[in-house]
Amino acid sequence: MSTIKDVARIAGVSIATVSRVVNNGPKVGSKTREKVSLVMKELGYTPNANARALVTQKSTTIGVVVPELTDPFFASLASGVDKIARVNNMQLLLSTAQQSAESERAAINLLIERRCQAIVLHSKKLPDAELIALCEKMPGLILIDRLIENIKDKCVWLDNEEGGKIAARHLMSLGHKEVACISSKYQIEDPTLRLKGFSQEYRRAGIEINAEHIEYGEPNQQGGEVATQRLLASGHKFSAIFVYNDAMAIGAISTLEDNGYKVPQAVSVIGFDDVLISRYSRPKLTTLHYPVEEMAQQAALLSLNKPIEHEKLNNGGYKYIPHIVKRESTSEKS
Amino acid sequence: MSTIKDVARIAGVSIATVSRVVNNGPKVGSKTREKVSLVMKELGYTPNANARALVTQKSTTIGVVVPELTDPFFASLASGVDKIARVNNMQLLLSTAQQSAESERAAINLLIERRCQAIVLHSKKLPDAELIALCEKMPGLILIDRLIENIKDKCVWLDNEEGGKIAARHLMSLGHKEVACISSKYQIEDPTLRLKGFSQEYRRAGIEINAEHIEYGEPNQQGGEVATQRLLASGHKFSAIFVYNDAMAIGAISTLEDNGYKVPQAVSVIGFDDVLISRYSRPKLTTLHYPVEEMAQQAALLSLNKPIEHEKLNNGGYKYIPHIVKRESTSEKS
DNA sequence: TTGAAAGCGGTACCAG
DNA sequence: CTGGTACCGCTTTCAA
Repeated sequence: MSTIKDVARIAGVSIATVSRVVNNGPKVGSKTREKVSLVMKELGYTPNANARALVTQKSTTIGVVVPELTDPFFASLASGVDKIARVNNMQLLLSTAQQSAESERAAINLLIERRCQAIVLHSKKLPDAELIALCEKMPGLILIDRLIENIKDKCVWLDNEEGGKIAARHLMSLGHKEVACISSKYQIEDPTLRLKGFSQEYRRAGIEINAEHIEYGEPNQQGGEVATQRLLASGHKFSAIFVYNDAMAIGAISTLEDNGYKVPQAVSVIGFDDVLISRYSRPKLTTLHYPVEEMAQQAALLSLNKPIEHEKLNNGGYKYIPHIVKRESTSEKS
Repeated sequence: MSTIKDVARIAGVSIATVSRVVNNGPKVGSKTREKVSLVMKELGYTPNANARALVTQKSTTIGVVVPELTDPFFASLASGVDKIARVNNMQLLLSTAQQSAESERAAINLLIERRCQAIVLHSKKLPDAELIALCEKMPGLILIDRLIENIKDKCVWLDNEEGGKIAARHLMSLGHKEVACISSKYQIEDPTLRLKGFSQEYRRAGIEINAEHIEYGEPNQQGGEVATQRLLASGHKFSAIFVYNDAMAIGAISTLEDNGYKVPQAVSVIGFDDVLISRYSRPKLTTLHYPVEEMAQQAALLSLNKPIEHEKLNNGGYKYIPHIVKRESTSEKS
């Protein structure tokens, strides 16, 4: 791999001049420029980005930490960051973190070693305090999908509680008074908040959602199937189910239909996230759209210190509200 | 961000010593080591990977070029490479390329600038000759999902033709003699080969698949729907459809059922790729499993020059054969 | 318009 | 066991 020196030597100029040509420097004679360009072509010269980063003290990569690429949710997240990266002539440096604090720490560290200025971090395991300290140290660090009050303006997050409320309003508007819920057995923030918003809204209408109306399971299709079986077995009546996420919702539909309950005629089902599969399922899933890609873009922009103008902070943080996508799995209570 | 010099100064040692401590160098006094370690902690020192890469002339990143992260197929591909990267203490540097030769070229170039030794490249647009030249220049470049005879041993690819044959055999074994096909309107290699293998196998059984049995469309769900409508309108009889990919297959099923054809009772449908949605659809899709992630891992290993031992070259290239996943969308002809 | 030279943050060889 | 030092490839003054 030829270096700037090779080019300089062969072109009979100094490396300073070559550097100017490479960077479209201002003062270079047109003849010199041509000669140097020619030599660069002939040698197949490609500037060394590492050396550049070292001397300029700035990296042209933007780092992303996610748990898993195969999960379409995180793929969208990474993709959103990538789009912003491209536009700004940067590249994605990806660090996958297992679901542990230690692993998340390691992933971030790799990014710091590479001197990434901009980092979009999806962390569910690291404690608030550590994240706060990190943000202080790295001004280009942005948290996505998590809200920490002390560093609100570094956070891009979804209002899960409001999502639950929206789901509740939708079902109520369709006349559903007897509802059941399926949630994730992992009591992290998201499922709790979604459920909380949902219950609150029903309570406002005088309908109480008790523990017996809620079943928990693994947050995947199978978990949805199992939870639905238990719901069915419990003997409680319901004409609609609010499900934690789309995968579980699809599992729920599957079990309902296998047991002779038509969706949405007999039971309406509403999911959450609006991942790809919700459009492919039959019936197509009514769900709450989680604008991950948009949020990831905003996060990337923030990390580059170029937030979208019209996306003003509301209340100090970058809050996003899910919107409902009405498809085929919910309908008026018959 | 503190540097090795800061650490050296504060610890009262030379930078050489600090370097040794950082790299667990062999000859360092335990007291010195402790003192240096302490200072590193206090300063929050993180070695600069760019500087390291510069002097050692080796990068700890492995580059990947894919068109799109949101496509689950490419997400799996990237994920496979990532897994190998992790195991080898490396990171993923992602370069997304639009569907054009120019864009692919640019993506590769960014990776070369970063001096990635190992690169896994998914390229459909660059001409063979250019890729061959590139491989010569970069020993760590591996092509995935593409076969070029001259550089067979740099290629990790799927035998699409064989996949078509396997699909044909499956349908024949179920007694389907009147079949239709849905293919991609983009006549790149893959769809052509899949169709070729499929037709060949049927021809061996004395059944000819003519142009009138084939409809083309965009390689997505909607494309599948449209193609199926045309198939239905054409008036040709068929009890099974071989579809280019899963997304189209799901579209096909949707249209079939909307028109009163039960799947698989009235019409069997077989897809290709075995992406996530095929497990979530109803009925669950019978399809050909495309082991992308496994292939990506092999490609990554190859680029690191550590191919899996038992995965010997067969016939000079790393060929993979899809296997059939029998789920619910195909059944015996009634 | 061009060149010389001082680093950027490390590594590794050579002395001591 | 530790320190001095010559680079790695490039950018960026400062002079010429």
